[in-house]
Amino acid sequence: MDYQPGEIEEIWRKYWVENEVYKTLNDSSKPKYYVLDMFPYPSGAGLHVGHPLGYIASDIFARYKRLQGYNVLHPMGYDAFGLPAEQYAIQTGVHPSVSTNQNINFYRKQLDNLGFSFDWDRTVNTSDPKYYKWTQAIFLKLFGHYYNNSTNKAESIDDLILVFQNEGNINVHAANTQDTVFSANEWMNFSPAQKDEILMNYRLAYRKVGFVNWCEELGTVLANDEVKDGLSERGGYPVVKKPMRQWALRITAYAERLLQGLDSVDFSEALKTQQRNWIGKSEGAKIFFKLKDDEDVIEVFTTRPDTVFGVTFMVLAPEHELVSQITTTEQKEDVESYLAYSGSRSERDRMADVKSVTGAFTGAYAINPFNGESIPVWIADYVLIGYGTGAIMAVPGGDERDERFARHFGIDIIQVVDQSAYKGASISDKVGEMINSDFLNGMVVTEAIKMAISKIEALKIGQGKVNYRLRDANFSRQRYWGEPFPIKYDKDGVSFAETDLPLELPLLNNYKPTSDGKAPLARAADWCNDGLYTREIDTMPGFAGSSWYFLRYMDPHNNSEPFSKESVNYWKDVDLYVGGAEHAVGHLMYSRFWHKFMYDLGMVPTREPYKKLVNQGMLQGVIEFLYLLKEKQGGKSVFVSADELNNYDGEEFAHIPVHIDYVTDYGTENSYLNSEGIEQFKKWRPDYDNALFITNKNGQLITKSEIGKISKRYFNVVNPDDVIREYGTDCFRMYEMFLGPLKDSKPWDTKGIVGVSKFLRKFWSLFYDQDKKWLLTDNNPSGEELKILHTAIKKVNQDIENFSFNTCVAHFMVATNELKKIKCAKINVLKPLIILMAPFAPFITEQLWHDMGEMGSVHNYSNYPEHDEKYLVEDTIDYPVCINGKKRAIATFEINATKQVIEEYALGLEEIKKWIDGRPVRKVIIVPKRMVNIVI
RNA sequence: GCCCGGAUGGUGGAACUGGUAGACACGCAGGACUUAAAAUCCUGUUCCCGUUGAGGGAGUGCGGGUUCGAUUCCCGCUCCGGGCACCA
Repeated sequence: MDYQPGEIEEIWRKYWVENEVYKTLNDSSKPKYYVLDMFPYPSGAGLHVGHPLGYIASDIFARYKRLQGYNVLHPMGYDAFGLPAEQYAIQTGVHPSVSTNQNINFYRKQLDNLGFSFDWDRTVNTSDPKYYKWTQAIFLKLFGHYYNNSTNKAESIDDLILVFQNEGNINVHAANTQDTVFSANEWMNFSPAQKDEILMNYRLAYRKVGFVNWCEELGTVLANDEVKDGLSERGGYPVVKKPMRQWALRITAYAERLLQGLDSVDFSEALKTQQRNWIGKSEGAKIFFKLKDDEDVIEVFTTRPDTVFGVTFMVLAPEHELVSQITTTEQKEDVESYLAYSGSRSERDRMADVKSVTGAFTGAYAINPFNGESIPVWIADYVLIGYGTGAIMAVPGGDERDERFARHFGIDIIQVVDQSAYKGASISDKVGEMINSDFLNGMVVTEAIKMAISKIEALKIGQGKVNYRLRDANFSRQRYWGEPFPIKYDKDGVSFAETDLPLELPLLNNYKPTSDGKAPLARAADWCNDGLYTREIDTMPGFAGSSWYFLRYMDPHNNSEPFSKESVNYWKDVDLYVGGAEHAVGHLMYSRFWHKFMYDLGMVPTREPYKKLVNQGMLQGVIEFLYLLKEKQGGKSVFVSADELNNYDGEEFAHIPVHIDYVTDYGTENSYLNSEGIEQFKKWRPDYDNALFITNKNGQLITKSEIGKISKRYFNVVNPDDVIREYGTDCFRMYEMFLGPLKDSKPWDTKGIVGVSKFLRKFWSLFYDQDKKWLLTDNNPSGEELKILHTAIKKVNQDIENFSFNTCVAHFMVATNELKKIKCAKINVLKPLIILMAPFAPFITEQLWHDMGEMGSVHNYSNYPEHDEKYLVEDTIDYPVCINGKKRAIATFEINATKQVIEEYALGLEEIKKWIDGRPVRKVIIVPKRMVNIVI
């Protein structure tokens, strides 16, 4: 007997292509279901075993939904703009589109190997001008709209201009960057450049000078979520704050809707919390503090306006615009040296040391509007220019950081909240009773906050305000390999939309920034300047193309619009989105924002793009290290077996990663290099050709195993193609699912795969006997067989609905073992189910199962078997009987089906009573499970 | 520091809304087949005591609690993983 997955799978692959089995149509009477994967960036390294994890899960679900009679959209594409292709181009001169296309072809080959049911006819590539034409078009829509806070939606900037012409901006309630009031008359007299500047304050895609994350090494600006610990996420280079003129998207206009929308979607609570924190809504008030010797006022935001009587100083961020203006001559030196100090501190330094207290006194005083007290104004970098107003009223009696600051610099501290009645409460808990606070005295905090705000508003010194931590998204990159902005400027710098789309990237032969620090596109001189206009030379960031790609799949070949109304009205939104949790605040926020914008424009019918999101965990790898003595001995490198290290007390060792192929029993405690492995290692690393290897008494060089990333630099990459060659696609897919719960991170370990391989062979042997004779018959299945089938249907159903694919595999194994036990040879009852997990498993057979009759129906996806409770009949079930909590005996009852269990218990009660031997029964508790409880 | 998760055999992991803990698989041990090995198949496998056969006791990170009954619920810890981090 012989199960040859390779042959079988090849036949099916061909069949799928020739018959366009997975082609999905937009017009169907069936209900729609949209299963989406996060599309990959096609890197040069190809796929490793970790990548397909989520794709396999979503593929199972897509197949499941097809069998249930849905018209399923299940596409795949490529997020193809990005830094690696550009860096590769800088190194090799190969144009990014060339290397990207090579990588895409390689990815496609690998993906095809995995048996997915993608409709490849719908694939997208974000770097294809046919695609980014529409990314640019949507950008222009953002550019051409502003956010009207009165109607709570995006509206045309042309309408806003009309308002300006008629009445200025006095009545305009719009999301904007800067408040400057002007009249209709003033508007009419502004120059085109001034108008352009003002409109930029309102546009949803706009230009502004702001502090950005500048990475010198990469020569570009990075988004906040591309910076980790003050270093660039890609490459790990230092990132500094730098003022630059940049494009940005006004995502803050949608902050409240992005927050509210979370209540209507099915994401994990953890992920929703992450997004909520990122949006960071806080309610409070803005208050204006007059300065003692200056016309200007300091605007602060606080969540605790009730503590205003406890303000003993104010702090401005070092970058605050008033700093130089208000600093007195005596304090000038202090302030300037502090500015020099804080300016020299990188983001990273500041984060590394949050404990140390630094700051400088400006010499200026502000006036507390509530009690007229003079309060000193300081600067310190614990106040951030990017949050709130970049200035705070400091209440050392309440806020921990303010208190540290006050103690350090000897500033007064006034207690204003009495929390003695609330044990363990912190000031942020907003509990306690107001003291030392004039008219607020005796109030509880929540009440005092309300009272303070109404007083502030009555005095016209501020107002209640909701503040968000969310920042506008920086949308400029000084790179080549991204979407060019369809924007041009006239000689006065007035911006115009470029409507002839796509605006294609010009060809370059050098992709580096210019010597004077301009973005690479500046090298295409003709492209940048046509005599009348100059072009924008920044390009869009990676999240541009990925913010709407799922909509393009609905109508991928449309040349006149990004997607047709009919297609989006049919497919509507993504029912299931599967991908990694690392995109929790980046891609997911941006695409939700774009979607809401498009909803405002009537382009899409739903408020949210993704109904349900499932995060798959990371597949980790095993990293194997050798111990290398840091100091050579006698001019030779020395490797020491892990169990011989105690002979080298006081010596220091380096950890040298070794290719896992050379290691015996890799991933276990006792993994080691044998003599052959050592030879392979030497051949692989000729620099260690004459090294000494101190092995243990068994001649083994024990290695150190760690769980970590799968990565080329740890030499632990396992290519799915290799696994598939050995075990087949079905086996690979099932094993990946069998490894553990989808959302958990877990290490890849090839060893266990033989269990799944055995299962598939066993399953195969339900079709054939030892002489490879066909066993399947058309006879009706027996009751016993039907019971196994319907139990399996029930379990598998539940498993898939719960995304519990590891138990799903287990339940297939149970069913197969049972069928094997009863030597079921009449019909392969698992046939319709198994293709969910193992799409090739219906196995090629005698005349293709009567010339595709049987198999055809399976692949037409129209017959998911309903589970039928009546086949699960039990003859008798033994129930333990519990008396006063002590298990006493087994009573046997006949039951029919789960729903009737309780009645059956009732019937059996007389039996129990008899059995209890005449003792009075006080209470009988019937649990519709397994136990009968009797209290005497 | 704050916010989320999590802890079950030698290993990965099951256990529905509280109801026979350890499904399924790996590994290991023994056996069958074989001249032999590999492959395959069968049996056993939570731990401890006992063992011819039984049988008994303990047990889901630790300490308490609720309950006839707790891996599951509550309180207090320990450890591990992930995310955020001077957010006023």
